[in-house]
Amino acid sequence: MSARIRLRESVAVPAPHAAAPTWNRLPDVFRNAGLRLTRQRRFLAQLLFEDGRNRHVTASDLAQEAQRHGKRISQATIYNTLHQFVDLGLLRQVVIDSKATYFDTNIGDHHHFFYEDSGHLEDVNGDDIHIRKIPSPPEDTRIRRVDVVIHLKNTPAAGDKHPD
Amino acid sequence: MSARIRLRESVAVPAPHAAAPTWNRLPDVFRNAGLRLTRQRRFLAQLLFEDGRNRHVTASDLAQEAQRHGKRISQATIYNTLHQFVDLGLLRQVVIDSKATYFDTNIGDHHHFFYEDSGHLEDVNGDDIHIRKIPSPPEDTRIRRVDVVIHLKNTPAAGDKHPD
DNA sequence: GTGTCTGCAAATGATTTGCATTTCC
DNA sequence: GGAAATGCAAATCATTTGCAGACAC
Repeated sequence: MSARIRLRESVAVPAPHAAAPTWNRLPDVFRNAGLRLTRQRRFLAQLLFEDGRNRHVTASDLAQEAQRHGKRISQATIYNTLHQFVDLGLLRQVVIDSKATYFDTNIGDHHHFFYEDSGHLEDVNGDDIHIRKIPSPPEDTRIRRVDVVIHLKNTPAAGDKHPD
Repeated sequence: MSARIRLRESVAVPAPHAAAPTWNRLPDVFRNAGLRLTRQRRFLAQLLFEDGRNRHVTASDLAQEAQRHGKRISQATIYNTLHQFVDLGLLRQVVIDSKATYFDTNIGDHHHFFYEDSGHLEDVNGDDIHIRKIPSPPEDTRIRRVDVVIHLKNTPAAGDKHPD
């Protein structure tokens, strides 16, 4: 299974995960999971986590980025690796639009702004949204997580052509 | 390339507070949008809205349902029609999993429980969730809507039923 | 060495598109 | 009649899969 972020009644999950950057825990996480630290996995992890930046990447974004760095990694491996990272709790998968699945390096408590006009995704700090009064789930189930997506639309400002 | 989007001419998006059931307003909504009330559109609308029930259907669900009623409607028409209904504000599109896009006949204020184990989707009354302190969106944008999806996982109970 | 990975290329599956034909107003 | 809608089949596109060869341990 995996370590899970658990939302309480009011979203105030401390989770100062900054204490242990993903990049540093990587070898351990892999070892513990019994996964080999292959060249490809290490390289993709480097692209994703080394700088500690919060990123939203699609599989093809990542493939292109790898190529830009001179490495060619197959689609299959890209997908395998991304999903492994998700399973290991190193990435969070975000699906908003049936056209694109994003992988988010921010695994802390947060939500998203989704710009409908551009398809762009942006983090919203979890502390900036408070959810209260979450209905109790049916018995035999437990809350895995709560996703909040705030859909934004450009305001048709004075003399503005249709956005994209 | 030419126009990326075909026939999406939604003129007047109906008021958020639909006083009358969708099924009753249908002729007006279509007329106002300048859309023809074709056999297929009327039939699909009937399947979706006539009984006033809240439903979550996929495109293929709807196609199968149509067939069960003895009508064969092409995929293209199913998709065109569903998207028109969304554009007209008669349906709400819900994307949770990259595998399935649901069309929700409930256009009121509400959110969703998503049963990860079964892929089932269930409405949660909007009143049952309170979101406070929504961060203000960037200028030039406005909040279109806020989607909240509560992901549920079956609890591996001590050998019993597994909800589906 | 050997069981895991990777890469390739073909398979999948949902959705879209081009275009000829039919239908609605 | 003529624009708009439908149906079909082929085209996309992201993602997955099967499998032979390559690599980590």
